[in-house]
Amino acid sequence: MLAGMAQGKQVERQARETLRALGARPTAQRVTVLAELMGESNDLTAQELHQRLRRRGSRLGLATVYRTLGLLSGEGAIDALSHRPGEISYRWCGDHHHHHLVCSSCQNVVELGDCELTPWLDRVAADHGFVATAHRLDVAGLCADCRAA
Amino acid sequence: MLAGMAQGKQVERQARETLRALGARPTAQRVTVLAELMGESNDLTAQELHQRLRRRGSRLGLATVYRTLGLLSGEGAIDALSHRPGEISYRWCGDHHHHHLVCSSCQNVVELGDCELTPWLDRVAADHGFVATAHRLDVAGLCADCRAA
DNA sequence: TTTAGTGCAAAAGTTTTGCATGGTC
DNA sequence: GACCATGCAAAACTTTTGCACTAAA
Repeated sequence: MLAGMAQGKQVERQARETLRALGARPTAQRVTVLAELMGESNDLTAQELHQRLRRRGSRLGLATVYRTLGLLSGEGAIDALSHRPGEISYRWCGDHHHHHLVCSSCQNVVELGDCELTPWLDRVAADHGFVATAHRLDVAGLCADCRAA
Repeated sequence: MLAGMAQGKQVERQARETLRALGARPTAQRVTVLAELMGESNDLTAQELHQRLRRRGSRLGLATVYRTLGLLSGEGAIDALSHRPGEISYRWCGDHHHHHLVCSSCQNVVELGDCELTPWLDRVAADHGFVATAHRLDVAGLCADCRAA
């Protein structure tokens, strides 16, 4: 409990620093949104973030959540995922390149380590006259818990 | 021109057969939608398909396009892509497993051949207690034409 | 003729935008 | 004080649904 609160403060500090590094004002609302993403292992939509923070007593508006997420993903500070049809979800990610393993049943996300795709990709892209600049690999599966149930 | 028309007829026949194979009635609207996707190398949204077919004189309704695309993708006859944020686009694909290489500039799509990812994936998923059931790899890049410009 | 599919319009949902107000530098 | 960010409400979009009507089996 105490550890959780201390961790929350530290995450807020990290969020503030990240915002400042982007040249954006670290307002209370922005810090709240980014800190929430930093403390969440799954990806969240703007709607989910808004509801969650509102329930927790925050007075922030939905438009602000959208604007903040747009700002952060535009600067590359968070990833915009689109594995949910018709909506956009966001996830905080460190600086390293990685991929996600999503459970089809419980939607939990596991982050995979650095990938070994790049050499293969570069070769295949070149075969088609392309230069590969980015890639996204999403793997769906069933986690151990859901397979048991 | 003549070749194009003959090809169009053939695609319509193929669309009709595909629909029948799914146990769905091959109505004029469904055939039109599926044939359009079969003749298009890029992916299209429901809105784009609707506009395009309307301009061509078809009287089909937007809801029908959505229902047809839902049917086809639900049965696995077409792929639902989500590389455009906030909207769903669809693409006809053969039966084989493959991946897409999308040009960031002109949005053209190249289809990559069978992939060599599966062994790597199975191992990595198992490391996290998962069984990998499906994966999607989308590669963004720049095609030769756009790089020149 | 029985069933499935369509069109239209309304509804539901997500995201964006305009503008007056409030907080930061 | 100047400027940026916020909240609210309205607007713009995409997608879904209800229902009377039409076409296919």
